[in-house]
Amino acid sequence: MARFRGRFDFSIDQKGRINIPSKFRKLLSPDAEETFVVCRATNNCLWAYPKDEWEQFEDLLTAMPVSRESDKFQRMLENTLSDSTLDRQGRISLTPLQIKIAGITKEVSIIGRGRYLEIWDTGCFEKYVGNGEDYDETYYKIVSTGISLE
Amino acid sequence: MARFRGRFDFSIDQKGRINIPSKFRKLLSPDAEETFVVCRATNNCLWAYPKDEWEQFEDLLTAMPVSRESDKFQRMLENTLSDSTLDRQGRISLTPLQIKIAGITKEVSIIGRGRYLEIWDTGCFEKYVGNGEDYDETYYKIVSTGISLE
DNA sequence: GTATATCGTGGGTTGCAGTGGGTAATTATG
DNA sequence: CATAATTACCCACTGCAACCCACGATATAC
Repeated sequence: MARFRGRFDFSIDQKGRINIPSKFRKLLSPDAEETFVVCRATNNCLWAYPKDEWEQFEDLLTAMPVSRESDKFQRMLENTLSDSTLDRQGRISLTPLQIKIAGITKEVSIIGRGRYLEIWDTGCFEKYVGNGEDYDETYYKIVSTGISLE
Repeated sequence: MARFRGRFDFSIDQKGRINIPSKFRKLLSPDAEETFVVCRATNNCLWAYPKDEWEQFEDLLTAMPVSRESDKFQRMLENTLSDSTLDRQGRISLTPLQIKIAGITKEVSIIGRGRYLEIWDTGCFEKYVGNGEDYDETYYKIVSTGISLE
C-alpha cells in the first residue's frame, strides 16, 4: 500500500496544473491507473486519492444509511469532485472550483497523509500550522490520548 | 529489533547531508530498506526512525479517531516529515525546514534512543542537558514515579 | 611497525524533475 | 454547420539533486 509522506512545494500554472512529487508518483499502484480523485476536505484544503483507494471509500459512501444529512454531504462532496490522470510530465489539473475553495494563487503545498495527499495553498497551510511554536504542547496533548511515537 | 545506544558527533555539509554512525547502520533490519523517516520532535530536535519502525506508528496514526485536533497534529507532523535513503557513504539528507527547526549550523549530535535516533545541533543539545549538575536530582525525581534502574 | 580495511567528509557530473508553452482534438456556441 | 473556446496531449528548456568517485584520517589486522 502506498505511504505518502512529507511536504513538497510547487507552483500552479495558468492552466490549473500542479505537479505531483515524483516520489509519490512512484508509489502509485498499477490499479490507480495514474489517476487521482480530488475533492474538498476540511479547512479548505483538497484531498487527492489514488483512484483505487478512492473506490474503496466510495463503497463506504454507498453503504451509508440514507438520511437528509448524508444526502446533503454526498452532494456537497460530489460538487467539488473530479478525477484527473497524470499527464506526461506527472501533473494533474484542478478545476476552477477546487482552486477557488483552496484559495490557491501561485504556491501550492502537497502534504502526504499516508494513503492520500492533501493539496494546500502554501500561504494558507503555513497560516494553519503556524510557526510550530506550539508543537510540543500539541504533541503532549496527543500523547495523553494514548498515541505515542516513542 | 534494533537498539540504538550512545552519542555520536558529526558535521553537516553544504548539501544538508549528515552521517549515520556506522554502528547504527549495521543494526538496520532489511525491512528498513536503508531508509530513515525523519520528523520533528519535542525541544526542537529531530527523530529518525528506521522505515519499518515508523510504519508501525503510521498504523497508529491512521487508526486515530478523526477530530479537528488529530488533523492539526498530523498536519504539523507531516509538514516536517521526510524519508531519506542512505547514500553510498551512509548519509541521509535533511530538508531545509528540518535544519531550521533543529537550529543546525555545523556540528550535529546523533543520540541513540533505542528504536529510534535523535538528531540535535550539538550546541543546542549541550545547552539542553547542561553540565549534568542536576543529574542526581533528576534521577531521584524519576525514581519517585516508580521507575528505577537499580 | 607496517599494511589493510573502514569510516567520515567533500566535491563533481549527469540524468531527470519541475516548469512553461505550443499544437491538435474535442466540445461548446450561435 | 461553421466558428470559437476549452481541453488534452506533446515537446523543449533549465536547474538541481541523486549518484558516483576521491581523499585523508582512523582503526584494525597481521
